[in-house]
Amino acid sequence: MWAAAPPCGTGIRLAGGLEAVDRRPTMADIANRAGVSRMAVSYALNGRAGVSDELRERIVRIARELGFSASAPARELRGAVVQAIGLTMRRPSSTAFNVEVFRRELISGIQSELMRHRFGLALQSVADAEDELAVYRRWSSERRVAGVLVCDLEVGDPRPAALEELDLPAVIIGGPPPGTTRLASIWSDDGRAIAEAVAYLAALGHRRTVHVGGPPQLLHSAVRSAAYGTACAAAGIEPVVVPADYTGEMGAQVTRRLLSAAPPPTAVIYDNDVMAVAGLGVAMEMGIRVPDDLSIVAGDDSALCQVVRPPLTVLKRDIAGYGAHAAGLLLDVVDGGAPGAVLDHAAELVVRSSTAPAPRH
Amino acid sequence: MWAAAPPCGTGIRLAGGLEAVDRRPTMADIANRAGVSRMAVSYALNGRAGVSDELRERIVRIARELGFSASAPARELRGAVVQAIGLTMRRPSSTAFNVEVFRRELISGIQSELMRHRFGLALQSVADAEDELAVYRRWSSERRVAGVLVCDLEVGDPRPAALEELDLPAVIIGGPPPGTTRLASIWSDDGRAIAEAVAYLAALGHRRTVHVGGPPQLLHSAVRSAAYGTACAAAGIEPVVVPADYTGEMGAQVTRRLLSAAPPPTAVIYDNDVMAVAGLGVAMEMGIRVPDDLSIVAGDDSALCQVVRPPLTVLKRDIAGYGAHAAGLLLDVVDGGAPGAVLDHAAELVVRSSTAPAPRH
DNA sequence: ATCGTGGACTTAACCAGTAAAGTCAACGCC
DNA sequence: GGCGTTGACTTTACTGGTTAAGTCCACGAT
Repeated sequence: MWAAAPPCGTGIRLAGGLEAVDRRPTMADIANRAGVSRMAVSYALNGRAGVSDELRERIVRIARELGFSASAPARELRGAVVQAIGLTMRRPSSTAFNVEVFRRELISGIQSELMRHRFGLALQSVADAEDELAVYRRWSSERRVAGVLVCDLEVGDPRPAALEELDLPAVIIGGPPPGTTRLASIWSDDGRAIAEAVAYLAALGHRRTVHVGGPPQLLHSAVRSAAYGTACAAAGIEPVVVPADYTGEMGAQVTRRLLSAAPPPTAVIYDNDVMAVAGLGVAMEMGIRVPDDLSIVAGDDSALCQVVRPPLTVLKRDIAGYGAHAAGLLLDVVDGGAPGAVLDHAAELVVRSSTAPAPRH
Repeated sequence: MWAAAPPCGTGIRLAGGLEAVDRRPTMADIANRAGVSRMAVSYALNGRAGVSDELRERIVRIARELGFSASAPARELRGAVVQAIGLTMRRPSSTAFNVEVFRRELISGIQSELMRHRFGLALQSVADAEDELAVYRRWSSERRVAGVLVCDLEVGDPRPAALEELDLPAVIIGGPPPGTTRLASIWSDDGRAIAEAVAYLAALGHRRTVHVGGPPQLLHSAVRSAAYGTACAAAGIEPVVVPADYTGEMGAQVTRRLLSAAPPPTAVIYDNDVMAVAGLGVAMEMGIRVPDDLSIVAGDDSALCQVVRPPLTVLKRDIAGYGAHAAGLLLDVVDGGAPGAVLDHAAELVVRSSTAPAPRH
């Protein structure tokens, strides 16, 4: 019946005890060895009914001996969900969005959640929105990922609509877009954190504050700038918002301009860490003491903020946790859930040494 | 002959003109529409002989209309190389290796090269070496990636041998391991860059220099520390090597200790940017002027080094280019090439404002 | 004694491609 | 007029795993 079927792994046996086979072992190889059909192997390895305990045990043993694990392409071809999710990254060259710390932390958190579910992460860098949509289309039609995470939504962003049309599971990181969408999303109440920072500065006596934001077309940046305005109104102080682009160069340039004004601000809230550190450098260069003459708050925490002198007061949040939460949500969506818009923890103010009472002149 | 075969895409037509189909279009769908066999479609779309120009054109048009692209799982099942390569990342928690800038830049470069070849990048975070080997084994037996890039080789690293045994194409970033290996690798002559820095400091009159390195078990770190020793010998000055771990905390701690010694060093070469910035912070905190009392050289360049005051003198290299080069090499290996050990550009000294002639006492 | 019934398997079919071999007409050639 | 040779396709078979539909035997109940 199993006439002279050559067993898999006639290759050389290596010192390690593993086999160097010409091709990776398949279920058919295991079936040959065990003298049963391929289906018996499938049932046995997937823990399903239809094989005796004795046979199951034997098959599992052989599979282990052969170092077998099922071919992902074969499984996926048969319709199983691809055990990977996708994430695109805009090229840092264009507008160097939050890549510095936020993205890296986020990816780290995403990874940790995916690892728990044995999912992989497919990263793809893209040049622009059009390119990104093309990647989503390709991922969808080639069945390369089970779903995608989307970051840095902009005003009028075409991505949510495109993803709905592609019927590709997705989670939008940073909250639902203003229009109607069925896509799941996750967001944190950045407004509350900003309000906390403004209230703290106001309590320290600061009346001339500035918010150095990100590109205004970025939704999350716009939300924070707006929250800054609201918080200032509540504190009875005049809001000043200066858009920037999250780079150190622009952070330095903007700060130089601000500190040359008469009167200069007594406190600046930067929307990320890199701009804040650059701003600190400019203040030192201009002989302006931090925190005596100028208070600085950074919108993200990182090693960077603790390493500079003085260490920066920051709006800290668990970015990795945020990423893990987002990835978990996407896995729910892939499994057929429809979680809607989920709120993650808000950032909180961590006071270090770059903030102090406003100077008295 | 094609009796009443229902054409694919009987679904709803959306406004955009794209079709919302219950399942993604396949070659069989195209074949049905064109009234030909599946193979004719395969030949036509792959640009192979066996179909008339007229039919080919028609098939290509239908494929475009349907938004077809070939299923990756099916292609891969048939033996095509998986259009993705793998890269593992050790968890930042353990020993926070070069993750800060180096890794991010490297990934960016890898991406740009992969994008050109329509390859994806599978990222997987791992806890330790054992975990990492398990991931390689899984990637190999499940056929998830065509090859892998390996970073941060350590003394006695088990990875090269394991990868050879798995017969998984790989490129080792950071040079060939000391033992014999057939694996391809890429490296840059870090020794020359370090020598340049030491020669420069010696020319400025520094006699008491220190090299704050990475963990000594890391091969690339050990290579640079050794090169520092050699260069000092050549310049006739005493080498002092202090191992650290690339984190800001340790950079600060080590620097505090060094600057408290009598006599303190007049120049410190840090093996990465984060430690250098931390060291600068400590110097300021201790009232030691940079560069007047202390010269600082950072072993990597980043926005960070230009943003602090004074901007740091660095050993700059094109990390993204290095990553792109490595990825290109891996694609060669996947295609059957055997490139051996390839040398990339060496780093070069970029002098900014953190280095000056040694103080005269 | 016969009819379920369920356990332990096997066989056939399928997913979406591709390699290889087969078919069939038109054409050129001696 | 038969024969080899293309060109343009079609058929068949195969990749590796899974679903669905048998097959066969033993055991229990009617």
